Amino acid sequence: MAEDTKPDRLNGRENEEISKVHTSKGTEKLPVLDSSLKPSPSSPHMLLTKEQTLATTKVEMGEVREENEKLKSLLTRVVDDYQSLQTHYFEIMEQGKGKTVKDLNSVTVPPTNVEEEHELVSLSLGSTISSGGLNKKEEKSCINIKGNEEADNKIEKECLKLGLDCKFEGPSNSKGEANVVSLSSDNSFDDTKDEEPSEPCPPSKIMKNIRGGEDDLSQQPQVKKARVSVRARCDTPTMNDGCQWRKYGQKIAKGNPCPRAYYRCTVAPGCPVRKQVQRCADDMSILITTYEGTHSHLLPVSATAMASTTSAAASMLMSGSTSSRTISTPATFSGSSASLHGLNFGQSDASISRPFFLPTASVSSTPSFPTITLDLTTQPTSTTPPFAINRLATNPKYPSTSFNFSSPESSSISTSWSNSYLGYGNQHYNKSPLGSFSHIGKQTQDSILNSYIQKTANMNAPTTNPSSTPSLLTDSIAKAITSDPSFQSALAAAITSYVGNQGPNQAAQTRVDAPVQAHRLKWGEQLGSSSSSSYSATPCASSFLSTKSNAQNASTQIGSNVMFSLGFPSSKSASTSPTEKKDRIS
DNA sequence: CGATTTTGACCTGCGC
DNA sequence: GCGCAGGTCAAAATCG
Repeated sequence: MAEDTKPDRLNGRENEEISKVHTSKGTEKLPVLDSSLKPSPSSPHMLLTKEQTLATTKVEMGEVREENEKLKSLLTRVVDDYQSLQTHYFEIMEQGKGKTVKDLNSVTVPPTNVEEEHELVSLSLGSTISSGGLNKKEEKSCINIKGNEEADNKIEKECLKLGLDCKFEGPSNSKGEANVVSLSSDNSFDDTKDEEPSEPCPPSKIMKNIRGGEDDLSQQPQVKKARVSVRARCDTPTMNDGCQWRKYGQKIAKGNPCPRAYYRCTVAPGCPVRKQVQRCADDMSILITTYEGTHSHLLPVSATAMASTTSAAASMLMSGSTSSRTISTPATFSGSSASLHGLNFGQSDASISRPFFLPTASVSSTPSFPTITLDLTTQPTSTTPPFAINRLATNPKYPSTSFNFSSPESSSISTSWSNSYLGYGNQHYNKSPLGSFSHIGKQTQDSILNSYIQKTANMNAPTTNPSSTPSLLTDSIAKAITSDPSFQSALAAAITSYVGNQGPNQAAQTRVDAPVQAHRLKWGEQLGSSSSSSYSATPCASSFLSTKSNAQNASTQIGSNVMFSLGFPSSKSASTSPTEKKDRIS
């Protein structure tokens, strides 16, 4: 019901966006032209009026053309700026290793460019850019991330990643105007089945649309279809991610004796977010939760952490393209005190903001949707060496990306997603596909990212020994991340988004107010502690990543407890008082 | 009594 | 076109 209305809403938004691209003149006058050209046989003066209107029409058309030309040139400029900026960005990333954060910040984001980007480029989870039309081969080239500068450059040129969702029509594109830049604020309403039934490959479709001049929010489907799958050990039927869900179906999926449950977000009536929960056939203790869609409402504070995490992952998936790669990054999630060793799944109460750790890794994929998998299980990494970037044999159309954060040693993950889950859900998400990303201060994001890069620059190569020190783990993660720009941006976005989301109101509710969090964003903090005592201010992910410059010892990665603390406040916080939290944080 | 879960039927997409 | 599998619907059952 509510879902039925989505397409309409999307179309409406689409029209809005298109009208933005065109000048108001053009869009406003076109309808007039249409009406004037309508034959009206009944009128004896038809010929005369028709001539008149045609004359005026010509004039108007000329104006429209002019406008379009202007827009084209403007777009071209913007695209150039963007590309140069991105090139610069990657250069800095490469060179930045060893430089100071300050330097990075100063160089990275020229304010003016940022402004321009802000205006003309939309941020969204679904990001694919075709500058002139990429074919599938080209797409593949985007996917193949070689982890070197060359690859990065290639990526920036061809894919324009970094989570910026832009649809560009290359300047050379002959078809007019509309196809220029899609300022889609797409969101994640799921629905786009109707809109693009035949196009399995989002990027292709986008390109197709661009070329054809049909700016039809092809992004929608991407965002919509993007999924984030979380694998984690959990004894309870579902993991508590801070949202309210209602089960609407259950099905036995082929190849798995365990039924798959379908849940719908009930926090808000029309929320399109859904999740699938299924136990792993191989290991019944592993719960696979797949999230799809973006919340169309404010999320409970307790649900923002997971949201940020998953949105970041999704962002990476989409922006990074469809690259199917495996990033094995050992880490663990530290749980709170008494909470089980594992995730707080199933607890109805999002209690505390626990830092979460990233455990080992495994690869998973989904058949028909671009899926990113966050593997929080304890599977052995033997099959997927840390940082191995592989092209997985996944669905050709929607390669899935797996982030393996599992630690072989950790028998269970101590994470509490309870504080949040698909955090797409803050209101701004409604308007922006990127959800958290959209509202993130770019500078903040960049600075965090830069800091991270900076910090990680010193890290040594990861090692294979699983039992090790936090720093090693961090190194591994850092390396993995540094090798993937899109992930960097996604992660940074997730971190910053959280900070950004902490409006005055929310901040008050959270254990750590935004400003404090921001200040606490210290690199290299809180690593190495797997215990419940390790809490950090929100943006700790960055610290987690950056940590440890002690990487000097890098010899192992797995098993160390690295804090990836999002530090989200819980709405109910049954077990931890705000002060406690603050104390912990501090 | 309202909310949630269960469960069989139905719809849709995809491969053969 | 047919069958399969995934996903959704909605009435009935259950729960709090």
